[in-house]
Amino acid sequence: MATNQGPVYALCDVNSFYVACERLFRPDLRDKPVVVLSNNDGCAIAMCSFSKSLGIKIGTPYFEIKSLLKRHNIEWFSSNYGLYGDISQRFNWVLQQFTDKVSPYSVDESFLLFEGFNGDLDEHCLKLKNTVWEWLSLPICVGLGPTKTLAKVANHYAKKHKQSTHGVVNLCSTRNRQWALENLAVENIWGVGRRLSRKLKLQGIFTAWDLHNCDYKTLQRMFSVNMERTILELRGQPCLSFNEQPKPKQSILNSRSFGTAISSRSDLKEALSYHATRCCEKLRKQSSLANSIQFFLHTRDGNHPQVTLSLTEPSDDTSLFLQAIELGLKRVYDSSQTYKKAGVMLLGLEPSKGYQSDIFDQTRQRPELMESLDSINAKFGQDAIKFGSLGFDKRWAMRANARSPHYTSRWGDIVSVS
DNA sequence: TCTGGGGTCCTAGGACCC
DNA sequence: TCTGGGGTCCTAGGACCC
Repeated sequence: MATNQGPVYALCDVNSFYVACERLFRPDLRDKPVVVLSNNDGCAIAMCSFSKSLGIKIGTPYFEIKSLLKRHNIEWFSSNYGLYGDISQRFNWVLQQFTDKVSPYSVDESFLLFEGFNGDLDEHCLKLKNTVWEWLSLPICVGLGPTKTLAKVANHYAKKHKQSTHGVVNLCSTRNRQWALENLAVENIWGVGRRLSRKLKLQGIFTAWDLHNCDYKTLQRMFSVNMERTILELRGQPCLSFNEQPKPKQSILNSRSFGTAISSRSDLKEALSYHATRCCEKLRKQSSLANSIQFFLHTRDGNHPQVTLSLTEPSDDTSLFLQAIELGLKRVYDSSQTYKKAGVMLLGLEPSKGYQSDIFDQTRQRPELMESLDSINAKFGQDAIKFGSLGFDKRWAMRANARSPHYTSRWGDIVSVS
């Protein structure tokens, strides 16, 4: 039995998370191949191992795999982010039963922190893994290490050798670490993407072990402080902090490609108003105000006109942002263009608590109105009440031809057992 | 013909000031 | 008419992540 010195990070991630979510309420799919498509049913973003073995990768366009899906009788789904978000919360709740230090990193993975853990940590994590399976039917892998980057490396091996490792790999002892790093290509290190790995290879750095042995000061000058941190983390020296409380977002974005390209100004206004409405909801949910709004359009011929407008004072009132859009659209709208995509971003965020508004301008702050709007929509569904500029047509709405039911968030979609 | 969306952080370069 | 350099702030763009 090993007593661990120093803090240990564990990375728990769900294998093919979206596929696992789709299978959750469809036990008949447990052993059937499944693929999940991106927004607009544009490309594959999650797939089971069988589909992977056929050569379907993340980002493969739907039209390229359409016949393959049919031929192999693969079930495919449009993405259902409402469902995935909900299952993600349940996943984190289970993790919290095993340590009080849980830091969600993305929808399908979370870091855990163990400090002064007494006992067999590997055994503890194996139990965690089995519990997530028993309670939620989610298959997960766990990687342990003295830094987040090494926990990521460990997780990589846990996933790669699920059978022999039982899905749990620990790189806390230096014994296995050299082997693990020697056999990990530099592009598979967390924080080293395609561009950086190409540059590193030009320097003769091919594996994680090569990078581990580099002079970090030299690499810091050649690349950036991030590279320096990665090297130190690979050596077991923590540089990345553990954030228990997710920080409020510094910017909020909502954007979509259109299901079909549009060119009318009223359609564009509707789409932008829709995105601004969603942004403002997120803004109020994290109790922030924004002082400016930016929106962008993508035209069919590859231009990206964009406008940024500032408010006279920070606000979370949807109507002010809708007015700004109306104003900005006048500037950039070109009736001869065809548009493929639109998006809205809120910038200059600050906490709404404690904000002192201009005493001469209080008519523009209507928190009660926004609160009522949010609570009515929470009860009766998105856009039960909305501003007129959102319109009714949604000619621009995205494609989602095979979305699964909202099993966990819509009364009408709850599974019934007969 | 048809290829997603939402974030973060870092750096370089320009504007401005003293 | 000639002439310096350092600091700060902002923005755009690049790179990364899932």
